[in-house]
Amino acid sequence: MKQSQLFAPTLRETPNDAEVISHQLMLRAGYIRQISSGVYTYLPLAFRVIKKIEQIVREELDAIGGVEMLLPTLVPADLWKESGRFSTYGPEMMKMEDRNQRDFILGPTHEETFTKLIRDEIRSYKQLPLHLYQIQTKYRDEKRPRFGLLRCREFIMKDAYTFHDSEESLNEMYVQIRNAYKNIFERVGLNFQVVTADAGAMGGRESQEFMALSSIGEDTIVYSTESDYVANLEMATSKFRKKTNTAIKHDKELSHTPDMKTIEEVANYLNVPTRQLLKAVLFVADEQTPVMAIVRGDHEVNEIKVRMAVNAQEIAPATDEQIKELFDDLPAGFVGPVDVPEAVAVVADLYVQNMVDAVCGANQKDHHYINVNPGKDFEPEKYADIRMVQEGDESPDGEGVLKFSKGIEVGHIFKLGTRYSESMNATVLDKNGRNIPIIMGSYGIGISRLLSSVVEQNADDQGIVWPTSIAPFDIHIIPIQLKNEDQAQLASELVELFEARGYDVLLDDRNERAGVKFNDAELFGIPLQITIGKKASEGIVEVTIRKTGEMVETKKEDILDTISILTSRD
RNA sequence: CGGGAAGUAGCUCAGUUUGGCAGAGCACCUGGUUUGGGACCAGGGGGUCGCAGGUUCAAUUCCUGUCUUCCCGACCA
Repeated sequence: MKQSQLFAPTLRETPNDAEVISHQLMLRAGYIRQISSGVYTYLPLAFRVIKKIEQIVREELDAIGGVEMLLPTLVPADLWKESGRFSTYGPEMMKMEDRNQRDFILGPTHEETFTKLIRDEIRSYKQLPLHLYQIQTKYRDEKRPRFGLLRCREFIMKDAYTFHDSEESLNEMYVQIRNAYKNIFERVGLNFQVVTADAGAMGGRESQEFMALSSIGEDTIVYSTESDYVANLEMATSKFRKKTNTAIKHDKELSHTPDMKTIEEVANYLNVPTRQLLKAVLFVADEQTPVMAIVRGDHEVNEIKVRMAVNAQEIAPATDEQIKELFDDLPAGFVGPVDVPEAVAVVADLYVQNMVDAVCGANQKDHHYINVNPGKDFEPEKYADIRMVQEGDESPDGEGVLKFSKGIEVGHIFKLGTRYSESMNATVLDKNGRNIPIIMGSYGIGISRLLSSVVEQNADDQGIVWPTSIAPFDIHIIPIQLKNEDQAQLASELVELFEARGYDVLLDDRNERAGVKFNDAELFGIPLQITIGKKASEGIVEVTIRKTGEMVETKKEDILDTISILTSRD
């Protein structure tokens, strides 16, 4: 392809709207342009990379029996009302009306649409299992789009759905897909981790996320220094060691703590460490049951774990009004587990068991209790792991300690179970002729997010540095002086030679100065540059490796060998 | 949704304090000279100063409202 025909407007300066490297470079190198907040045009270079990523995805999924198809982006809202997600998914949905005032949404994901299709078309367990996937533009009206392609309102996603008549079948497929995902992310050259994740939000059971390691990631990955334990922060646990408390427990006393609402204020006022306090946080589970979560003062409550501990579908922090209602106008800050109202379920973290003579809110304005002891002064309905792990905690397998790093979620796989098939009545007849709900899985890869994650991990001061597997072109041919006949001749010879061998070749046929061409080439990030200069008359060119900057001179007769040696080394 | 910042040429940004002809560099067009790391000379084109209203003889500049974009947080996955 001739560069004069490629639409790749490069920018000398960094546009002021771009903060992170991948965003800056994709703008500067002429890969993308913004059209609105969180909405981008993919220019030819980006589109070529996307097609290469998609090709890898297709190869890996087809290899395990996945079948590609395409669903509409436009989805009638009624389907989402059936599953119940129309109300729970909330303002993230792009909503619209047609001319007859019928409600539609632009699909943020397609569990409903697939479930309806399968419900209507599949009758017998004999037609299962099925693994269907699509690569499609999705819409989520993010509150805050950010970081270029990393968090967009319109983005490209590969979503797959599987349908089964048994858990075994689902489990088998889940493992196959997980392996396919690993292959995909390895092939595109991503540095990633597979972590245990929360499946609850999608209404399922087991779930794992594929995280691109990156300092700009919005998710926290927890890993062990010694073992291979890795988890999403939401799901991470640590080793809890219960102490046998021999310390003398004192009787609880009421203490006056005027206006002391926060953990720090109370700890300072009473001159005790924060770890001596009981932190009480109120939630409402499934919009009805109040839940008091108790953790040690220096710990944080993990909302997801609370939700799992009380077996709720969803959970939300209690509002100030709800707290006042339950606790008789008590200002937040003085609630505690002693003598809680009947309606409130109390769940305490495991570490609370180890506490002696703790301090907690007295459920009276301006008062805390001191010398409170679990088991003596209060008894939670349940002890469970409901706290956020902290760096330095012992790994749950007892090997090493936990550390944190940041990651970008580029893939997510869920065992959905019957969450959608039950609410939408998708059943098949089993061997005994009885209706059973179809068991489902769903699996996603953020294609456009993957593109920017790879750039985030593969760039230097000069520009992008593509892994060879998804580079927009394999070889960038740069004649310094196209007017020079030797150079022009040699350039077109090489283009033909490489294209005949199946390489994607970009020829910089522009009448630009060498510096401009080199700078653009470095921005583009094509793995190999072939510079044709003065020695063209002798049939000698330079091959430069974008990644290392290494340059070798080679005769045109040897160029194929040189290139295959250089590429195989990668 | 809370906090912060910014909207002036395609891009980066001055000018606004103290109201008085709309600016620079890069980019673009024409001609010429150049040609191995973002050339040079000469000439030229390009603006609803985000939008609306107000104050004023006069508003890019002051006031009010509003829209958009970015950042931090919350939220979401």
